[in-house]
Amino acid sequence: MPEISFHDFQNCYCFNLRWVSRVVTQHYDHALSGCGLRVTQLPILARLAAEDMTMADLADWLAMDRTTLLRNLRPLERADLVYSVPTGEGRKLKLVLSQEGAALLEKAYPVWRAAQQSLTRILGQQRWETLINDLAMTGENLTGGSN
Amino acid sequence: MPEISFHDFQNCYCFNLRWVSRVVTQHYDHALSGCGLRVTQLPILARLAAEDMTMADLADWLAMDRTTLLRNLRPLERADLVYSVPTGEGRKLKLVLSQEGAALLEKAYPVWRAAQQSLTRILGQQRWETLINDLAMTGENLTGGSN
DNA sequence: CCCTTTAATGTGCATATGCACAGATGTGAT
DNA sequence: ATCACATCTGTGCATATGCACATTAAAGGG
Repeated sequence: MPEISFHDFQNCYCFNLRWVSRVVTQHYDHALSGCGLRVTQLPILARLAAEDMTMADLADWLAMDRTTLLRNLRPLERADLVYSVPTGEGRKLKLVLSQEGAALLEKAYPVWRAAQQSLTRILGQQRWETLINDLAMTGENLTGGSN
Repeated sequence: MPEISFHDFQNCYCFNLRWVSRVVTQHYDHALSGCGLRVTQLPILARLAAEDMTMADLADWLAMDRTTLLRNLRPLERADLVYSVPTGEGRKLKLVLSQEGAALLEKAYPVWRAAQQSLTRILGQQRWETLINDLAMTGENLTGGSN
């Protein structure tokens, strides 16, 4: 008899991932609060620090809906951390990290690093690497291996 | 020279967790779309199926801000899946799963289980258990071990 | 040259998330 | 009795997330 139990749902991978995401996000956000940045904004700035990208490519890399990224960029544009310029081909825009964005990224780096290290202390480097690897494999499998 | 590199940030535990959370959430949500439920709503219903709870206790269990839970309950109350009753002590309310809520939970169960199993196929039971354990240890450490 | 198609940007709606703060209600000290 | 305090509920604001849909501009076909 497949009696439906609360405990079955408690093993939900998605629930557990979201649960720890909330906790970890707050950990980083509290650390970063002095920088005026959120941990959700860091990967965008950091990725653009490496190279200019179109919104579609950046959204793909983030495994995020294109329209979600569009709105997430608004606070960054308002703060003059990121701006967009036409590429010349079609309506395609290129996202560029501004000087202020690069400066803020540098300022946030040691703060982020401290938050990261306090997590490393909990599980250890090795277990984190395994964990991130397994998560990446799961994500790549679900997105068709395009990431 | 602590040259700040994009690759450093790519190892951010928070980013990786949020990244895979997005992907996995979409996986479950697409599966559940026929039920009119989101995977974020499942743990609330499932927890209330086990016992009536106050909002504060439920928020604590979810490691979620109390006011976030308050708003997340609104769609569930509107759909008559959950209702709240006074407990008699102070203004404290008790959240109760309705008949409809319990029925919907049963309907969602096999769908959820299929989504869960397709993830299990990717990493295997063993690696998922290790992963969830490590995530739980991280979360408990950050929340002061109260969960 | 116009019309369809296609690809890119952008909007409206609904939910998810947390912080600062306001409102209401009981408890306890004096 | 009253006032301070603690506790619980609720609101306002800002960002995060995705779907359905609208808009705009370039490319081709006739």
